[in-house]
Amino acid sequence: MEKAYQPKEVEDRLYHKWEQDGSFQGRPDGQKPAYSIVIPPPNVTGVLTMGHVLNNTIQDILARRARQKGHATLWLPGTDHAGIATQTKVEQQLRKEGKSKYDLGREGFLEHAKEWRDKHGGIILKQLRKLGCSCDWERTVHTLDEDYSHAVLEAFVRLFNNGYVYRGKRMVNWCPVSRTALSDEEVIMKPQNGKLFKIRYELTDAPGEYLYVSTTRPETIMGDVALAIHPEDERWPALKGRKVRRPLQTAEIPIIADDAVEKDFGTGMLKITPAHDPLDFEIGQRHDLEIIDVFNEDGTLNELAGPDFAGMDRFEARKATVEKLREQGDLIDEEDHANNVGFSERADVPIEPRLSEQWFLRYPRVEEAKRAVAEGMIRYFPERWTKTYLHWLENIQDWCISRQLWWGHRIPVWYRKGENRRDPKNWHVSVDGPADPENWEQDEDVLDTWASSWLWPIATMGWPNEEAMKEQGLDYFYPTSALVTGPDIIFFWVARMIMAGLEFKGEPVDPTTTLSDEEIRKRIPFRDVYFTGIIRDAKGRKMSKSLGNSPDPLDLIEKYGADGLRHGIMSIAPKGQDIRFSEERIEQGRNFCNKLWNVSRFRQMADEQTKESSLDEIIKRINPAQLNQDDHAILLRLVETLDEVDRLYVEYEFNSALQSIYRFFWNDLCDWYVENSKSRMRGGDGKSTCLAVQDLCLRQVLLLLHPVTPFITEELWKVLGFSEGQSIQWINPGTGSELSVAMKSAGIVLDPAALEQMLAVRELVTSMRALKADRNLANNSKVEFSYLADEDRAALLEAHKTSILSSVGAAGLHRVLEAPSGMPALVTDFGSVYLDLSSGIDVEAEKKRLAKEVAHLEGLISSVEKKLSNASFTDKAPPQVVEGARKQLSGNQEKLKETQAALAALQ
RNA sequence: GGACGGCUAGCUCAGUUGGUUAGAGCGACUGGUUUACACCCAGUAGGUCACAGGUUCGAGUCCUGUGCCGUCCACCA
Repeated sequence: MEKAYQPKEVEDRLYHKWEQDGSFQGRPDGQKPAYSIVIPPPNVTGVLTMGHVLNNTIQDILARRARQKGHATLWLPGTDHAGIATQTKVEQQLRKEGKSKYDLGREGFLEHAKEWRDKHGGIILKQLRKLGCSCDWERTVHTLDEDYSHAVLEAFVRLFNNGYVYRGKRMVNWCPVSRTALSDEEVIMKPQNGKLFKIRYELTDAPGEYLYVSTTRPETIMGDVALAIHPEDERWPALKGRKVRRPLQTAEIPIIADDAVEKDFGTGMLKITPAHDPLDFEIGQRHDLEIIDVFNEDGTLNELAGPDFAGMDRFEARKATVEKLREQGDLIDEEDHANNVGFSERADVPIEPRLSEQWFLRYPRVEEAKRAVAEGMIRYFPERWTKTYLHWLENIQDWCISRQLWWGHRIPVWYRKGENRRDPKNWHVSVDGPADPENWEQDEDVLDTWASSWLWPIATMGWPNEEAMKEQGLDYFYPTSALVTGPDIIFFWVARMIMAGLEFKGEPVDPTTTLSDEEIRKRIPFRDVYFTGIIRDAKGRKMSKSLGNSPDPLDLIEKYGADGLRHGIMSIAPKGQDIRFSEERIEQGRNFCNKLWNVSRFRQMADEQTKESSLDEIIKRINPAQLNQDDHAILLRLVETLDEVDRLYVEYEFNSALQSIYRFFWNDLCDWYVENSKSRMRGGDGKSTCLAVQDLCLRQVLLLLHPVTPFITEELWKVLGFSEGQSIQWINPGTGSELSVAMKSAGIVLDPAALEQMLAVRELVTSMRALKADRNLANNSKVEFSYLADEDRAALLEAHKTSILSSVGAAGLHRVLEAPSGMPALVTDFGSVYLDLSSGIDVEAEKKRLAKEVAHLEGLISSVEKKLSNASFTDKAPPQVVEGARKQLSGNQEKLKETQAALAALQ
């Protein structure tokens, strides 16, 4: 074995072997319970980020743990076509070549985009393999695959037939760069520092009299069709019905009253531009106002804006209109103004509210989706996200699902050529299209990407094809066991998947039918949802490409190994809390692997051969008669740890589980048990039992760790001879109680007192080491100690003497019956220990130290005494608490006595 | 404007239903290669648990309020 663990070779070799053995294959197996996870499909052309590392490590842990526990496990991978993101990239690249998508035409562009995807796509799936992800790669799905696309269209058609889908001219969020509509969820509100312009509008029946309006968007004035006031605003009693002159593209427009106007904002008067503001649009509807759209789809102004501004970009036009108004004397004032502006998530430019003809979806199964989560049929971890989820569902708005893009699932609606598209009589809606295609033309738009990925849990398993569903085990694996994702897509994806599952899984149901709880349980796409935190950099900023603060996970794997990275990231990922990334933690992950490697190496070096041995055989090698207190203690801790980790995994408390394993493995096993075993291994009867105990502990640690660090545990599993030809992937770590039963039947009954005794001995050893260290004595300098203790404790101490001497680095430990004079001392639960120094010590320093200790103990004692003399405490507190206080008091009183004695001995 | 989360050692965080003397890792400092590991071992220092009230025999933990940081939601031009 190498001196240090070398992950690279091991990882490549084992991953290859696992794949070859078909270890990751997820197939229905009637003999086993099912466990399934569908991956949140990353963008097909994306690369691995730290967020993916966290997310997928968790999924891998769940999948691997399920395999160990004997489930037929499916972790289904795949990618998303990422409509806008991908199309934007492809267009950018075309632009570099001096071309546009229109040069290629729709067919040509799609061809080109596919080539581009195939060339740059799928990198992330390779990277996931490097991370060790145990996905069933044979089942990889892409949202533009033929079968998947079919499912997407089928869903659309069904929703249409049930009246959930409608077409309408409505206000949408328009991205002038991508030139498409967006859903509300794709709009990011950002605070902006803009200007508020005060503009005057002249009353046409009273020349020279003006009304004043504040606006942030003077470039839309040409689209004004009215001025509005609040009906109860007493400042303007007689304005309604009169008219004003629009200062740009001059025209007469009416003054109306509408209670949507805020009296207290600005001048209390609002200009109404129905084409360019959602609120204005609503008011316009109420008052039957004209709609004048002065913008083109790319955000430039059109001819309706007038010759002065037509063709200008909207931001340029803002400046130009202000200038013009200033010239005309209509600009009264401008002041700084902070407001929120919606930005396009992808293109990062302000969106335009725009009136356009789009397809909308009224969400199906909203009430059932609420119930599913509110009543715990789907459980959220951490639970608090249920509130966010329910709040969104309670205020849910219809979903604009059409996108003016080419890259995606084309909407399966055809219009009769030459006829009015608005009239549903001229529509054909089906998956396969009309029988006489020559008379029809298909809708040009595609569906929102999320309107395909919301089907992910069912469409990746064959839906809606009966045969495929059977073959792929939809009914076997569905509902999936857990979903692991970020809370940032709770609306985009999680909520929508729940509604899609409720609507589509199982027999179709009428829109007016409400699903029963039983039916909901069958239809929900997952039982548990684990929301990860967001990975931030050391300064707490979100990791992003533009900031360049995100390390490349592949570099980290290169440096620390995949296991090191996985261990590191999991150890800092508390449930649902954001995560401060620090490379040091990854380093610790690597160090942990190295420690595991080295203690195994140490075990290998013991002359006793490790042969292939099962759990039963290891237990058989333990001779109950040879077990000492250390053996009892470590085995008790092992049993405890097995149970604790089992519970923590169930509760998705990964970092706590790791911490628990760490404590057992590093502090108890390596630092204490293995160190102590060194003296036993020099000879004596206990050696083979001691090695067997080591084997048992190591074996269980490997099993517990395997989901987190799959590579090194598989490697050591074989090296240490636990495998018997079988991969660690299929071995159940079992619980502590199960292990206890197995040991009991081999005659091993653990002494529950051993743990406490071990801790007491450790405390004594620590004190002895501290006595040495305080005087700068080297660890290995052989010094003499004396101790003062009662009969019981002395007996225990004598029993552990050999290991104490070797742990401390001492030559002797002698019992004395009274405090020896002139020696530095420490008082422990075990009694007092004195360091025998032939040379003189710094008596004053010792006195000071002991006096400080006396004062500390006196403080403790008086506070407990006070508590105990308080009748309401002794009456009301539970007996074990009172008993604990008494015990503490007597313990401390004894310690105080001994410390005082040690102090006196120095005088 | 509303909702949620965070505030515990220099740093990053544990602390389960209130209950002995609030913990870990890193960093700092001191010392160390005895049959694994310097990616290691031993030891030391370091905390008014954000603040103010309240409930209780007892509060880091429960309640009320305040402050700061963060996230999400919301049509104030």
